[in-house]
Amino acid sequence: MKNRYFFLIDVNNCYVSCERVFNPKLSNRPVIVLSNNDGCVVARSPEAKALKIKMGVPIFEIREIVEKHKVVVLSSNYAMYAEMSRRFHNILREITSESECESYSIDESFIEVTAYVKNYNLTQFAHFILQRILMWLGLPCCIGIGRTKTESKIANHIAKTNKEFQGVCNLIEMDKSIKTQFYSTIEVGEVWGVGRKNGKKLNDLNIKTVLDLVASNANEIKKRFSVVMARTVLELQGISCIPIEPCAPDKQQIISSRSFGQRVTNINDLKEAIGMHTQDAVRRLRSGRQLCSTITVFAESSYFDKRESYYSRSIVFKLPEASDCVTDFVKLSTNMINHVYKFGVKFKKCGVVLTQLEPKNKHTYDLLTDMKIVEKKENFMIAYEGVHNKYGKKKLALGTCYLPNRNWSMSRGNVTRNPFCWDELLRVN
DNA sequence: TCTGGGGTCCTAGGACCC
DNA sequence: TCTGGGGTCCTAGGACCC
Repeated sequence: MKNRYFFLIDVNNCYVSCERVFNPKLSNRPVIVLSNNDGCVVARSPEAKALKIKMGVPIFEIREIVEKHKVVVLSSNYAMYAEMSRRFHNILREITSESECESYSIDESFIEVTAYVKNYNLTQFAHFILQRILMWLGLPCCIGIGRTKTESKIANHIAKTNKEFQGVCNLIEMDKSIKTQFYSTIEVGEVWGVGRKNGKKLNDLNIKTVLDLVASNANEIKKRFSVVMARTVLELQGISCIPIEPCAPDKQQIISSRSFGQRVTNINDLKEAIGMHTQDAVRRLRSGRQLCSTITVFAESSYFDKRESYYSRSIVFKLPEASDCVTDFVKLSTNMINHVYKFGVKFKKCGVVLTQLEPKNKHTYDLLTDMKIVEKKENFMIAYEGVHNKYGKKKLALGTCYLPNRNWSMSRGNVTRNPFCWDELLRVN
């Protein structure tokens, strides 16, 4: 089997590094960036990490540290980070090629460098990339080099946590005894794809370090965990199972949700928020040239508030045929929220989820506009007329609705249990 | 008092059909 | 009405990632 080689390149402390590009005074100082509504810490400079500020902690828990050490606290600026990210990925694609490059996240990219091995020294090549990103964009990065994506992730972790590597760790050329040394000190939970829960479960099986995991049997792991974990083991053993995906695959769901700065109790405020989320979600749907046929609307109270009981409801609506019409979705979702709302609940968060997405076909019509209920029996069967299929032909379609308490369902035209106020939900015209 | 947002994949189990 | 297996579709929930 042909050997394959991968880079994982990522921006160090991405959001803080982006902020530092535009405000050099932030250099060499402890800096943190907060999530929406300035709730949690989502990025930390090395100086802030040294103060033991953990990822994801709520800001109010670290007030003392912030004041004592004069930590610079910034609200997040996602528009700016997204633009920096775009440039970061563009530079990488210019240096290599479209087909070898996978933009994995806002600050990470996998590159398959198998074709470069003949003519390049991979470590030198990696240093060249780091220098270019730093010079052209001002962002400091690290690169891990391995035979698989998972191995390059581990290599990147080593590069980040050991300064002597100067940003590049090449596990392929590393002396075996040194590699063993590193692997024996890295906890299994650090491995890409393992996570906290499974890390603990592995510990119970006496698999505590990366070294233990590499030595484990993939088949055994598959039995006890899943195919995902088995793949991770194989990848660590140098067998590449996860390919580079140069083109981002079509989305399977689109979520737009946000916490409220203050609790919301009024239905109209909730409607306004849901309307905004729906517009945002459908805009993203259209930009991906997709259609959606199922929309979920949800709202909940604060999970952390011990004084009130936690309230969370959602409602799903299946459209007779996929659509990307903003106004129809907004009408639908602001109607649906009526059934999620409960008087007296202090809502903390709400949002919409679009699922059952499909690529947009130019022959598909906007459907909801001429939808009409043609049948509404006591047994709750319902149909719509005026619905066109993608070839432009008229057909009769069935609508489906589920209520969150699950005492209502309809499938293939058979409706069971509990009546429900259709007029309220379906008043889309 | 104050606790992010947006994704993916896998599995188990129920409903339903033949 | 009972018996039963195989298959599909759907959903909820849990794990993971950034």
